[in-house]
Amino acid sequence: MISNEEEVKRPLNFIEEKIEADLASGRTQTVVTRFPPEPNGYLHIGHAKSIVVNFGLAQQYGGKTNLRFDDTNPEAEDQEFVDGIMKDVSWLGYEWAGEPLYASDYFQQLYDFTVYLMKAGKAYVDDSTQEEIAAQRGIPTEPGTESPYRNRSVEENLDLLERMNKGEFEKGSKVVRAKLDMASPNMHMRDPIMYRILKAHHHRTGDKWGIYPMYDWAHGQSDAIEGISHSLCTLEFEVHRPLYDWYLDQLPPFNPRPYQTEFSRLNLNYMVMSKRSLKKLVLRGYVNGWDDPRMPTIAGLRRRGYTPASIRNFAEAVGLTRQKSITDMSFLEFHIRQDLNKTAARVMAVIDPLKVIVTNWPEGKVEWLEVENNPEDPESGSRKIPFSRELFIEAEDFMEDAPKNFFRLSPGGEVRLKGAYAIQCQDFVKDENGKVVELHCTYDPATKSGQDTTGRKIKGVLHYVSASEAISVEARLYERLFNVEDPTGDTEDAFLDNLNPDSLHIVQNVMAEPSLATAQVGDKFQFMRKGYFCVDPDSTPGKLIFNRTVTLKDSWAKSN
RNA sequence: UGCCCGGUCGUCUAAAGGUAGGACAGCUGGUUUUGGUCCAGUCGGUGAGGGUUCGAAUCCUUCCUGGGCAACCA
Repeated sequence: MISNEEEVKRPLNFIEEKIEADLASGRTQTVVTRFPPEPNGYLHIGHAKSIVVNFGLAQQYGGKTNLRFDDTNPEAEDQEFVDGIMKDVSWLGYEWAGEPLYASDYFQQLYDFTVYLMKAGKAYVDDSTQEEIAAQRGIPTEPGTESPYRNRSVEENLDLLERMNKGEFEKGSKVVRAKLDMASPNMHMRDPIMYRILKAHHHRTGDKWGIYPMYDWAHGQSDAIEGISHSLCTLEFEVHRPLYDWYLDQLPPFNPRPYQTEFSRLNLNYMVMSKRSLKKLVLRGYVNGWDDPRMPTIAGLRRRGYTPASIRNFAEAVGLTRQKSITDMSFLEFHIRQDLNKTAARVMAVIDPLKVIVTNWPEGKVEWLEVENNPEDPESGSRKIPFSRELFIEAEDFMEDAPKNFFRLSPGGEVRLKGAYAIQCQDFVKDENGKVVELHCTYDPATKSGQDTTGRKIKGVLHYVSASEAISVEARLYERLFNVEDPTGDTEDAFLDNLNPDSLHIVQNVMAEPSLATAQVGDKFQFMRKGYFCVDPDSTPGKLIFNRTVTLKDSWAKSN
């Protein structure tokens, strides 16, 4: 069903193979997947992979995908996150089937199933304390022991269940457990907890429920109720699979019967990805919120200037396997450059301005030169930029004592100003600290861009702005948030020691060409020779703020 | 040291007993009015041993090694 003829043939990944086998065998008629976030935080690039996998696979096989909030823990969850998650999924370009769904929609069915299991003698109410239950569970290398409450009568269990739900008992005083096998080598099978008493207010069901289901009890049954054909999750749920199957085995059959398949989660080097860690960065103020452009959250990437297509392409290119992996940040950067190279308009902005006086250019004269907007996109047209006697170039583009392979400006040297004329440096002025503060150059009228009659080959091409027309903007330059490949350490907070103290540089008085004055929040540009930038929402009518999404590849900088 | 899963270029990922290939990163060079893009080339890998086979990344076996599991979190 990969119907696009132009699509290059790609070998199937292991989940596609399963799906095709299931379709062929009749195990399932249509592919129904789900994306099941817990609304207790913001989505990150790792979730983006899961979104692309779930929505992408369903799309590919003509099926559908549910968005289901796994809202079984009211103590951690909040409507704010529900809204944020829906925004992010939509922004990535996916449409879920029908309305958003919630595990809490199934609380009644789950409760009825529990009654069913209790009547079958497969679930019981346990009065043990949290500590006692932990002790009963034993350790992985040794079997556990059975709870003294394990063999309560069906009647007593049903009565207690009802009263737990009514709120008659204190939080933590009782739980509902499945009656499985305390000697199982799989810890998750040692009479897992199905329900706990929680007095918290639920963001959707309010105070209706006194007990809340645990993940294992809620998840598989929610899948089954929704008719999910393929329940895809990450590797850490692998040991839960026997329990997922066991619950389904105890209940009347579902058709289709969902089954769980695990794949490896996405990790990036120089980044942390756990929700806990990200939350800590936000709460303790190491970054400026969930949408800080240094964050790997969808919201952060969006604000940074990443496009939905670049994230989708990245997620697809990373692939789908069961091997633990840490993907190179440069792979993500490759995909945003690839997208923006084709779509972002080129403009000129000087981040660290150095004044240039064109001594043989008439005082007060301004010439408007036509330059193309994007050489990669013939449809993008052109615009006019001003040239005058006083210009700014990038300070790093001038060197007093330049090595032979420095193609830029140096005393006596000549460069082309992009889209304008060639200039030659005649003289330069230093301040009292020895810093070069002004260049005196002459231009050659015969070298006008597009009409150069000199036949001279000029290697260096610089970006520039005309001083009188330039607008002053702010640029926020981002470096990696962490300065080691794997920031996670041995302790919970160890990653904080690996924070890069220079991950954000705010630069004022960046001199930008006047066409930028009308830029809107979210607009994306290539600042020629400097990188891709987008307009930050912090911008005000009087002051534009640009986030650097990613630098251009720079083989000169690299070799120095 | 119980159970489960995994080990292919630096990274990610193909090869379903038959030439170990691609992408990213790196390095060379060419084109270029962005030291960008584009193009060409190049470097570089099956964790180890044994076995089966005409032939093994793939099957068997021993070992080595990485990860997950002992929340009333998901």
